[in-house]
Amino acid sequence: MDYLSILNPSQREAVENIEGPVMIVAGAGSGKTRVLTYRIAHILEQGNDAFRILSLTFTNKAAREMRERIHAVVGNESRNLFMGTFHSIFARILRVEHEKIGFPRNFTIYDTDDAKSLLKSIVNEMKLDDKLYKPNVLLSRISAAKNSLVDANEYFHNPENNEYDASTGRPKFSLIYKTYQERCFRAGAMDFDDLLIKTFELFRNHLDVLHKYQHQFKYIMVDEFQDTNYAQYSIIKKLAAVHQNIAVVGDDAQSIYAFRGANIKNILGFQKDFPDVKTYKLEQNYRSTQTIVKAASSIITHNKEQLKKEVWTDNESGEKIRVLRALTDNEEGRMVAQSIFQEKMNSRAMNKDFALLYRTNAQSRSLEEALRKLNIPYRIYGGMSFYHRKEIKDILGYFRLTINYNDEEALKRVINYPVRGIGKTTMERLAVVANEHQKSLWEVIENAQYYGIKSSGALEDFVMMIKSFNTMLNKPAYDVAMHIAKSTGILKSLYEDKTVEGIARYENIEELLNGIKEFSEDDSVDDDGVQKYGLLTEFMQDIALLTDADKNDEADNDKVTLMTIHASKGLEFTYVYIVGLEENLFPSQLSLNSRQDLEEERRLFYVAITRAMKKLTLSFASSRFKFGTISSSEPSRFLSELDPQYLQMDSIFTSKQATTTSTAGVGKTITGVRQGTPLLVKQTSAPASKPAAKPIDPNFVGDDTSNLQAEQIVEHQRFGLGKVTMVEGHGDNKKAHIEFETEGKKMIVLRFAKLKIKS
DNA sequence: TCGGTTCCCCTTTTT
DNA sequence: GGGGAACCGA
Repeated sequence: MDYLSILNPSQREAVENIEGPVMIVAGAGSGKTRVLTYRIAHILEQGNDAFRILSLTFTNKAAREMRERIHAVVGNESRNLFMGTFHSIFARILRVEHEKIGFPRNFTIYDTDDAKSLLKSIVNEMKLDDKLYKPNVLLSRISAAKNSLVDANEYFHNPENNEYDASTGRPKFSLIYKTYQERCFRAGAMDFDDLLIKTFELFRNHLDVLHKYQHQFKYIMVDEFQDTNYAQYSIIKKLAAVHQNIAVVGDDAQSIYAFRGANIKNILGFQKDFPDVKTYKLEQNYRSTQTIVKAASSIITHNKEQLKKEVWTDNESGEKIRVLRALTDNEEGRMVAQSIFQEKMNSRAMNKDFALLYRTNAQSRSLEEALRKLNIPYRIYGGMSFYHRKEIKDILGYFRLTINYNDEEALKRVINYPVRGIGKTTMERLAVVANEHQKSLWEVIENAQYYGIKSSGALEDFVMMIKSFNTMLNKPAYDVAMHIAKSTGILKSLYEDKTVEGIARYENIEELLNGIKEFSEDDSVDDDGVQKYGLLTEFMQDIALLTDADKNDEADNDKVTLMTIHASKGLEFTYVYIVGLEENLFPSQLSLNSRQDLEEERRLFYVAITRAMKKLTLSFASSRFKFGTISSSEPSRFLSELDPQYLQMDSIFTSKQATTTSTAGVGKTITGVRQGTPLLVKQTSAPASKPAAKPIDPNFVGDDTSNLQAEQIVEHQRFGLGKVTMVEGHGDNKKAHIEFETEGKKMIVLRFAKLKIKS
């Protein structure tokens, strides 16, 4: 097959050597995904079945992308691959083998909020000081223990751990850890880390199960190996022990998850555990200009801990890296937005060629505002995830409880929402009884009389209601979801809330229900290759491990990307802006205490730089809003660590000068864009000096939309002007697909939406 | 028990 | 500048 001919010699070797342990050290932009793709294709080519290949990635996005690329090469056989994130693949195995570990098949996956809320309950019930025992602190220590495969019992009986906790003023920590695990077990729930540690225990304690998977997975591949933690590594080591056909791909220079337990030592460990490992280095960068590649190298040499590697490129030298200086974060946003606008004019670039990368999610606000003012469409990844919004979590809480009665966090969330007179005191009483008898809250409520709780009609009604939902679970997901949304009164109460937030919440619920509808109707095969029947149970399992970044993309994808640098790993963009290059922000204040942490920040900067293909722009502001007040900031040390020969400093101009400079061969540079830039500013947008109040008109009246047709122009009070692309459905279910100028494509249910017809 | 108000803490980064 | 918890009055 001719794919071998398009690979360079080291890529080709990495693809062809499929037997035995292999380590591929892949520099940024060196064609790593391509190698993995063709390697899998090559294994299939040799007559191996797809279901014997296990390929692990870190994000769902990476898994999906890889599956698509393999599909393009080998066709439908790609569906049978075991390909997904560590968490999703292990969750799947745990559901299959649930009996072995005593969990229900439909166990709940607790997200971080659930875990913290549970910890909070435990601290309260133990009457401990919640200033000392903060959920965040507790959870990260539990997580650290789990990622090192130290379970609650082992932790509890280890005097060193207890001594340490006593010395930090938290002598009860090990008891909390133990209680937390017991409560999760009673609730039939696992947190993210449990998915790893339980899988490890499953394999350790049930050799028959281990053997089954060891033999099934003849070939194993691990992407982003530098980000694996000890638990993950230990599991794949077990799985690979029989066939030894394991290939790990990674780049120590891009290790940015040490805070989550990732350990560069795994790379060294791998060489020790698999002594006859063959190592291949991919050092030629195909992505970026020479300037970008060399600038990135100049940064990473400031790190002491690194493996030897020489990344180089044949590409053109390209433009210098531009550095923008702004007075405030808002001005930084304006400069960046203006620069994108300019670049689009000059280079005929598309919106989707641009990415704005930042250290923390909180930085997106000023950028968003600036982009909106220039009518540049954008898409934010991460941040406040759709599935973390209150109204969504509320209704998902009902779904969860319906599927798993013992899901304590779900129960606590919904038992008094909407209000049904089951208040705090009742719940506290129930919790005491539940703890006394080691039962879940649900079991206590269900058998209230037995536990000597004077029966209250409200509790009985609640139990009856949830049970009735449960009997529906074999019906299509959408039917169940809609029934729950209606009969709990959630839909109605949100519908009646006509505040701006209320409308938004209602629309979010609508969006969720639409998503479920799509899911119900699509009974095909899922991302990780599982046959689906469109049940609510399956839907919930699907979304438990999803993040905002994985949400279905709208049809219109020509948008500027805004995301954290962490989220950008593995991606590439023609034009990249790295904003907020200030001390205490990037590098983060919390990283300044140790060299290890600082080096991780530097690798993060390295990752950010190497996302850029053609042109890189850096920016910083001298003052920035933090916690609601202005604080001043210094330029990041990372700026001075870059070799200056690759930089073009526009920063000598202060914003007041509002100057346009032009250097030979370099596109126009705009600094100090003044507010109210006339270009394409919509008349509806507020003047820059005023905080952008949401332009909602309480007197907004909708027109009769019963005859709405495609191609008509309409106005929505929140989304603004848009063009109808399609109308579907009948009566109450009639929906319009509308392409909004600023908000992109939306599906609007006409019964609810107020639309003015403009043409 | 509930709804409204004040007050406090917050910020890394993700599955 | 915002979300969530604690507090308070009905």
